[in-house]
This record gives sequence, C-alpha cells and structure tokens, in this order.
Amino acid sequence: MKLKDENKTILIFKATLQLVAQHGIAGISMASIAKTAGLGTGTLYTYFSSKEELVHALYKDTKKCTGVRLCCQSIVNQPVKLVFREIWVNYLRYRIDNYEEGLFQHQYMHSPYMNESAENMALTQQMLQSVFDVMDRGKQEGIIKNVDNKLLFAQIVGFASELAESIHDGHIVEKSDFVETVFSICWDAVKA
Amino acid sequence: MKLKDENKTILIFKATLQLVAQHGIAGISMASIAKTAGLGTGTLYTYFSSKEELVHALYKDTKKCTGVRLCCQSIVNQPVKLVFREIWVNYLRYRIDNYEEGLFQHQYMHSPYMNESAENMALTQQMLQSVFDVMDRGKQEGIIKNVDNKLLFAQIVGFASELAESIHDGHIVEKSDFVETVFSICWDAVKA
Amino acid sequence: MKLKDENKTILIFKATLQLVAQHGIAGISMASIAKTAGLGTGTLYTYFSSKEELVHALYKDTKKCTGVRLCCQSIVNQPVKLVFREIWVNYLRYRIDNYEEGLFQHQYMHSPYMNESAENMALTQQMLQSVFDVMDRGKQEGIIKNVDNKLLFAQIVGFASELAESIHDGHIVEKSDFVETVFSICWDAVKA
Amino acid sequence: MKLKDENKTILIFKATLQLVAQHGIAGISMASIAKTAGLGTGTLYTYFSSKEELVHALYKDTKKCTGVRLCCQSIVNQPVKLVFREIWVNYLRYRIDNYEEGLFQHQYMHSPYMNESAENMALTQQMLQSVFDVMDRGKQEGIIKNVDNKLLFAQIVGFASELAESIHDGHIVEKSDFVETVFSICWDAVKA
DNA sequence: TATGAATGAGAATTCATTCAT
DNA sequence: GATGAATGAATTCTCATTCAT
Repeated sequence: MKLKDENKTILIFKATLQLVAQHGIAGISMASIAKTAGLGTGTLYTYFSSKEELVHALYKDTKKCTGVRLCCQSIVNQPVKLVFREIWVNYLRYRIDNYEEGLFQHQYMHSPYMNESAENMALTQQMLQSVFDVMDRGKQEGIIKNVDNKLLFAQIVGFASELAESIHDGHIVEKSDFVETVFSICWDAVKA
Repeated sequence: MKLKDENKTILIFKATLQLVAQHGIAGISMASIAKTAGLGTGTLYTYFSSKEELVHALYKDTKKCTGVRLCCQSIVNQPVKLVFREIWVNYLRYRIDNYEEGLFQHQYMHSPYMNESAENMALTQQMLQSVFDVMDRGKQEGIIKNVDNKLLFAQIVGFASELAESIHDGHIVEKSDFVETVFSICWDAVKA
Repeated sequence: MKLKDENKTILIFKATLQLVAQHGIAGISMASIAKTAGLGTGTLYTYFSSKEELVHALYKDTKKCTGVRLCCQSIVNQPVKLVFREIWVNYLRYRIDNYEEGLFQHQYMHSPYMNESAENMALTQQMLQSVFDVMDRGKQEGIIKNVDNKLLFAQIVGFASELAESIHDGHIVEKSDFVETVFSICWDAVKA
Repeated sequence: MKLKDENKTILIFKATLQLVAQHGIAGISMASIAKTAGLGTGTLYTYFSSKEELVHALYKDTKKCTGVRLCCQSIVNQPVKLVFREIWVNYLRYRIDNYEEGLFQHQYMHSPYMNESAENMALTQQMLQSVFDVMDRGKQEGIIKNVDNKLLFAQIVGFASELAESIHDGHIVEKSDFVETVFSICWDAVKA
C-alpha cells in the first residue's frame, strides 16, 4: 500500500505558484498543475477535493510562511530601529525571494476564491500585531511618527511589495548598497 | 472595434471593471459582462472582436486616464515639493477613487493577457518620466534623496497602492487630516 | 435573435427516453443525449441547467402524461365494470405503447435522482385517486372485492407493467383477443 | 474469480445490493462498494476481474436463489391450488424479504450490463417451467383459465413485484390477513 | 444593429483499474 | 493477499464565439 505522500502536496503547491506567476490565477487549470507537478490529473484530487480547496490550502500555507518570517522573537528586546530594520528587511527579502507567493496572495485576495476565512484573518492579524508592537514601542520612545499604525504599515508593506515587483520585472536591479538605501528611505518615512 | 455607440463602450468597460473588482480577472466571462452592462452577449462582439481585445482596450483606456491624472502641466514650474505633492496626492486620490481601475491594471499585468504591448510600454514610460523630471529637479536643488529614481518611485507608488487598497478593504478610514498625514510620511521618505 | 425552441425540449426528452430504453438510466450521458437529439452538448444546458434537472423534468413530464391518460372524465358515470375496464385498458395500452416512459419512470424511482419531490408526489396521488374512486363505487355496489384499494391497485398496475415488459421483450405477442383475455384476468382478480 | 475468501464475496454482494437499492445500478462505484463492504478498492479485483464481472456474478447468484426458492419439490404432487399457492406465496415472500435482489435483477435487465447470457436465460427458463407445469396440470383439471401461460405468469409475477415494491416503499403495510387476502386476489385471477 | 440561442472546445471532476508497499 | 495511492480516459459542465432572427 502506497502511503499518501506529504512531498506531493509541496510539489503541487510549487507547481501552482509557478503557474500563477507565469499566467496569473486566471491561468491555472488542474491539468496544467498536474502536468507541471509531473502527476496525473486525478492525483490532485487525492490531496485536494477540488481546485478551490487547493487554492485555499495554498493561500493558508504561504500566509503561514509569511508570518513565520516576520516574527523574529530573538531580537525583540533590541533597540526599536534595529528590530524594525530586522523585521522589514526580513519581509523585503521574503517578498523578493518569494515573489511568486506574494503575487499569489495578492491575486487570491482579489479573486473568486477570496473568502478570507476567519482562520486566515487570524493569521494576518497575528502577523500585523508583531509589527504594531514595535511601532508602539517606538512611539513611546518618541522615535517613530505618532500616527495611526495602519498608515505606517501601509507605507512599509507597499514599499516592499513594489520593490519586489520591480526587481522581479527587471525594472530595478539589486546593487551592493540596495538594502542600505531602501531601508533608509523606509526608516525616514516612519521615523518621528 | 467599430464605435457604433461610444456610450456602449463605456458601459462595457464599467461592467468589466466592476466584475474584475468583485471576482478578479479570472472571474469574468463575456456572458457576465454583457449581463452586467445590460446588453446581449452578441452585442459585445460589435464593439470588440474578442474577449482579449476587450481586455487590452480596457487596459489601454485606464492607463491613459492614469497618465492624464498625473501630468499637471499647469503647475510644473512651481517649487519641487509643491509639484511633487500635487502629483502624488493626485495619484493617491486617483488610486482611491478608482480602486477598480488600479486593481484591474495590476491583475492585467500578471495575467494570461499580459502582453504589455510596445504601445502600452510607451504609455507607462511617459507617465514615469513626468515624475522623474520633478525628482531630478529636486535632486539638483538638494532637497530630494540622491538615490535611483526607481527606488523613490517604488516608495511613492507602493505607498499609494497600499493605502488605496486598505481604504477599499475598510482597514483604513480617511479622516480630515488623512492627506496631510500620509503626504508627510511620503515626503519624509523621499526628501534628502 | 433565435427564440428558445419548445420543440427542442421534446427532442431532448425523446432522445433521453430512447437511450434509457436502450442502456438504462445508468447508460445516458449528456454527450449521447445531445448526439441522439442532433444537438450540441452545450445546447442541452440552454434548456436544462444540469443533467439532474433534465432527468427530473422528464420524469415530471412523463408522469403528467400518465395521469392524463388514466383520467377519462367522459365515461365516469357509466357502470363500474365499464369505467374500470376503460381505465385499465387505457393504462395497459399506454404502458405498452410507451414502454420507454414506463421503464424510465421505474428506473427514475430507484435511481440516484429519486427525489420524488412533493410536486411529483402530488401528481401520483391525483392519478391514484381517480382509480380509487371507481373501486369505492364498485365496493358499494358489491361488485368489487372489499379489500384495501392499495392491494387491488398493486394487482392491476403490476399486471399491466409485466405485460408491457413481456411484450416489449418479445416474450408475449399480442393476438386478436389479447385485450379481452387479459382484462378478464384482471377483472376476475378484483371482482367480488 | 479467485475464491480466496468465500466470505468476502458475500460481503461484496451484500454491499452491492444495498447500494443498488439506495442509489440504483447507476449509482454504484467500485470505491463505494469497497467502502460499504469494509474492504480496499484493490481487494475487489482479487475476487472479480472487473466491475462488469462483479455485476454479472451477482445477477447469476441472485437468480440462482430465486430459482431455488420457487422449486419446492416436496409438495409437487399435492392439489394444484395448494402447489400454486405454495409457489406463489414463496415467491411473494422472497420478493418482499429480498426486495434488494428483485430490484437489482430488474435494473440489471435494463442496464448497459444486460447481456442475459445463454446461461442466465437457461436459469430463467428453468424457473418458469416449474410454474408452467402446475398451470398445465390445473388446466387439465379445468380449474385454471385456459389461456396462454405467459399471460397468467405476467399476472402473478407482476402482482408480487408490485406488492413487494409497495411494501418496501411503505405504501402498503402487511396485516395479519395479508397473505390470505392477496392470494385470494391472485387465485381469482388465474382460476377458471 | 441588437439579441440570445446554438455550438464545441476545453475545464473540472469522477472512477475503473493498476501497482507499489 | 490486502490496501489505497496513482492514473488517465470519460463525464459533466462552462464559456468564447457564431449566427439566425
């Protein structure tokens, strides 16, 4: 008896992300996913009961990864700017290196699949909180602008997203001082 | 594209944007566009020879609008910060008020339709240039960071996009000092 | 503009009945129905939203026909035996001449489609009542067995069904005195 | 069909009959049979080389049982009415108590599986003959209608079938005098 | 020109059967 | 021998496009 292969789930996820990056969420078909993953079409249904379920599961999976990347407990007590830098650069790195996931998440949220279940909402919220915590500490110390966290958050996320996209599209090329430069822009935006 | 009735073209564009906002570019069908526009399916083919052409035409149309909004010739000789503010706030306003168009453009660029014809490339470039011009002037005057324009551009576009999206999703609510606050963040990011 | 063609519904029903007679309810596919009806597969969905709906609609349609055949208002005041004979022979004729419909109804009732909606239940009940009425009159007149109507009904329906089936299968061949003979059997069964 | 475990064959037959009763012959899948029987899908193929073979084997099996029930050699020399009653009541009992088998047989005969092999034909014929023999004796004794045996047979089989079905569906409820009553109807139908 | 019924290619999904364990 | 994961052909259903009215 063959056992269900955890590995295959990853294979399917990878194939799906790749196809979404290439053709958008509109451009994926179960047939193309199966082919890309090197599986039979029927096999997909051993792991996911429908295309919809596959997409939802993938969203949850990538979202989980995003969260994990941002939360860096180890340095949480360091100076605000350092923590902030650590978090943001981590996030930026993640968005650049996992462009496909970011794109998928964005497309998912504006797709017929969008359903942002309570569960997924919670994941997002938890990710947000760790950033808000640092911001609040920065405000108390008077080194971060005293404005709605959400506005600051929009700035840092939007900037990172746009950078990742531009790099992916070849409009921006990473140079040696890239991280230094973009973080200085980011920090100036949020600092008091 | 025979322009039998300019009015109907607008009707079709509006219906398409609305549907893309609701269900993503993956979720539109000629039937649903026709129904939403209050037309027969066959009628769409009087105005566009195919679904693809419709989507491309819509992209070109919204892109043209974006460009028009950003280029404010009248004040081009005012102080850099003023011009910059004018351009960015205009853009932000546009992204907020025409959330559907922004979303459509983003989905288009990462979809099977993406074909970013030479013509569309030129449109984008032209839009960019007007912003780059101001930035260059600001650099000469020493009031804007002396870094790659594309990085600064990523910041202002990414921020505006994220704000528009957050407002649309109800995560951020516009208050009286909204524009003031977000522009101060934006300016701090780019200023020297 | 082409108008929806009532004729096509009949075409589809006929094709379906024919295929059910040939291969059973298990043996019908939308493709085969379309082909038999001389239509495109997609066309079926203009008339019925799903295979299931098609099957339900056909059941309702054939059931309605059955009811109409049995109710012969014109002779309802004639002597019991005459009315009874009229009804039963009509029914028998119907079952023989519309073997496909009878088979379909039977298969429907024992199929994944079986859902016997309240509406369909009502149709059946109404058909039953007209027979029960004659039986009751016959009992009052002392010429029909004083037993549960349902038992007598089982006899006349079961006999007719079996005859229709045997004729269809070629096991029984109708001779000149066929109706006379089978009705005498039927009447002896129910008469007091 | 390797008979590795006679027990499993029965398990499979039972599961199949149950599923056919629930969902019709159209509604059975190897997966559902395996699940209902508490076996793996692959296991079915140890006992039957294909779904088709399984269905044919089941038909043969139930048909064999039917035959056995009807042939009651012990009383074959008793008075005609007694023998006839014995056979018919046996058959009725069988149809009521094994409703699933009767339904399966009927669906089988009008399904894509219907192939009524020579072998199965012979089984049916043999069953018929034992009934025809009694009828012929009854005719000689002048106590049974002198009409084509097949017509009389249609009556007794059709009646029993309909009764079994009505009881199964809850339309008829067996009371203490049930057998007495229905046999009197049946006998009146065939008696001279 | 406007319409929506008709079409069939293509997408999602099911399922009999095979095969590795 | 028993199992259930893997497979792909077949099935249901969707949808861009055509065409009769």
